[in-house]
Amino acid sequence: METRHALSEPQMAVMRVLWQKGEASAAQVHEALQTERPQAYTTVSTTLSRLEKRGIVTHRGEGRQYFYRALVAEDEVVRAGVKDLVKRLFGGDRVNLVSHLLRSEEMAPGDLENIQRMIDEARNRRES
Amino acid sequence: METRHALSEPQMAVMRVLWQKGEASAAQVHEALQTERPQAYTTVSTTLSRLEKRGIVTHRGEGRQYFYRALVAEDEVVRAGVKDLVKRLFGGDRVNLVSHLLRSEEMAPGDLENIQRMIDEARNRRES
DNA sequence: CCTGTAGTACTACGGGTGTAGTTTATGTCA
DNA sequence: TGACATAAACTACACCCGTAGTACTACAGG
Repeated sequence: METRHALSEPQMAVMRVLWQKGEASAAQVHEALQTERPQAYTTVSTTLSRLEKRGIVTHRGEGRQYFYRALVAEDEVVRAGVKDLVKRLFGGDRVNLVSHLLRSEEMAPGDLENIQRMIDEARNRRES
Repeated sequence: METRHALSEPQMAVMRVLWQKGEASAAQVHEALQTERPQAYTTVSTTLSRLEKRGIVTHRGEGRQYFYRALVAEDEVVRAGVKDLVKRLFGGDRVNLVSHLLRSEEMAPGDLENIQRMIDEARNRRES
């Protein structure tokens, strides 16, 4: 019943702009992406149309311009993405993912301490 | 220069069989998937061919049968998948992902304790 | 030897994606 | 008012995916 929220990286790039700006024309999105992701204007425009067709964004026409706005919260997309990954790669168990992350070599020194702090906070939250 | 290791769920299902069995014919993979994922035999076969084209699996012909074998380790695929997700959704910072996981409501009671244990182990590993 | 069977290869179709050129409508400035 | 700039819509194309039917090939059993 829920919308499919799995977005590709190019789509995410567009969404990030919308989330950050709140509302933006295709031209503004295009502009904002030029450094990180040089694309033709029409490409951005197409991406926005497709996202709209999927119900992820909507637009409001002001004069001749369209102003796009995200219909789903960033957090929602993130949740959906993580859920999908956990399902695909970790048998649906989030703890397995955490385990993988902790085991990976790519944890910078200090990360463990940060994580420790987060755990303490999570526990506190739970107790209250 | 590295192969694109992002696999969809149907593809992962096939790979899981190969990783588990080490080597398997298309028929065996098909057989193994019937309960969890009813598909036509030819579908499995097509999936295997495509995975082979991408260099993820290879086969060895024995008599008339093909025996497929994974060319990439499960761990490699998992790593690639997580890396991709972290890049797409968490600005490339793994700690952000952990933070998200700890913050999410979907942590069952007891999970925090398990994670705590893993952190302790990770710290011990680091010290040795 | 012939035929059924099993297994792979080939073909296909609908849908999504990345990417972008071309067309059309419209507002603006000289 | 007429040319130009701008923005959206339309069209296009190559590629991947899920899914599966059909065709071909070879082996085994009668």
